[in-house]
Amino acid sequence: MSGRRGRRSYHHGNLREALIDAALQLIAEKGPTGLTFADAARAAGVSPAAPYRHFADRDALLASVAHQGFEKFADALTAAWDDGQPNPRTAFRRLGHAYLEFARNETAYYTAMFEAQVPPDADRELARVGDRALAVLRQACEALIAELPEGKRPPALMMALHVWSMSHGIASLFGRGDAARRKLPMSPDELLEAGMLVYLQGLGL
Amino acid sequence: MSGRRGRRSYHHGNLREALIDAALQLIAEKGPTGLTFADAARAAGVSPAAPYRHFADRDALLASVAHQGFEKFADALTAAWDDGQPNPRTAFRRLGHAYLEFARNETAYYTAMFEAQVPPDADRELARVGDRALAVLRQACEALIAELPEGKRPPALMMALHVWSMSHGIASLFGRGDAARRKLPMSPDELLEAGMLVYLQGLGL
DNA sequence: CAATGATGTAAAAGCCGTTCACATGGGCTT
DNA sequence: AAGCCCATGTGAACGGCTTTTACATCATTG
Repeated sequence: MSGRRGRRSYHHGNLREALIDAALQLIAEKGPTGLTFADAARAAGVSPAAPYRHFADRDALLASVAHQGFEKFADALTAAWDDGQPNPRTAFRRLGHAYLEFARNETAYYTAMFEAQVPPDADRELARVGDRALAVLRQACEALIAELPEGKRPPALMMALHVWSMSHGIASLFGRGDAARRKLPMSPDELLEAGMLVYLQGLGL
Repeated sequence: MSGRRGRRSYHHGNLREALIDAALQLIAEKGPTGLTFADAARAAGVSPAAPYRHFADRDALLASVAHQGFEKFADALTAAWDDGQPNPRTAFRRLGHAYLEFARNETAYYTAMFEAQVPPDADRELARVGDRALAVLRQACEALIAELPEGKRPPALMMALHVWSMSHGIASLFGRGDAARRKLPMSPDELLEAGMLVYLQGLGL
């Protein structure tokens, strides 16, 4: 079990990814604070100094996890939106569920992305890949806004930020996989759906 | 400078509070992860082992900070709501601003409360004092709901959770004091106010 | 005034992050 | 095919942090 495939050689061959995987595992088990550079190295079967050949320091590893998380997140949202098929309303609802599902099932990624206080400049591409996720939300909002009469259209970015904020708020406060922070009379999914319904109603949709 | 008032005696006299204050300072400076038991002890002018007379471990200190934060938070929200004076709408808007203001100005408390992943059972009163804050939101929602015709009244708890989620989402994503995570075309306050306006509109208010 | 329990100290063990000099060997040049 | 070079991994070491344990100090109280 220690070192898959027996690590036949002095060089690992794929240490960078192995460390990120190990980090994910450890974050899932013990939270982002519990993530230890030494632990990750151990899980990958290398010495404690080896990770420094791939990451400047512990925070850089966390930033890489966050980076990868944002990519998967953007992919998941893009797939859920599916260009607004078969119609924007249905696709929008799918999008909301996908958001919470990601937060629930990919807790390690999600916490690395939003709650491990990774400085956005830790990875110089972090902000960009983060924007990709926001762009999906924004695109969805634009499609919905298009259904409104011209005089009553809100700014798409603002609407996207509202959607994101409520989604993140719910995910962050109630939507965690295992350690639910608070008992609720409804599921996070239901809460978000109801909230979005009211919000869209308020826009006139 | 080291040890205010010269620490005239072997015993500190007020170490517990001094440690919490030091923790706040350190969290504000270096984030909840940067908070170190040893640092807090140093700031209070005592040995690294002294804190253990007052807190089971480092996490217990963090939990106490969170606890105190929830109390101040609930107080701030209660004051802002001011029993709905002069009218629920005005008071509700004040409430929103107070929420973001707390997140902005009391960043150390806020992060300890919501982003330091303190397990809710770390302090056995934590959940209760957290509920006190929610209760204020709920009360405000009830006052607003009362303005609606009987057939169109949503559950107050659900509405409170929506309000909380959007507020927390905005505070968490954009509303930090110094290290703003993302550039916005509008202030967090404006974003929340606009979001709440749309939401209330959706409810029929 | 002396005992006692609460509070603080000193020292030590163990872990972690990080650095540095050194080892290894995969891949490119010739 | 031989040999060199550099990316990658190792081992040892330093300092800092957490936590425990035995001991020191002192405020209270009977």
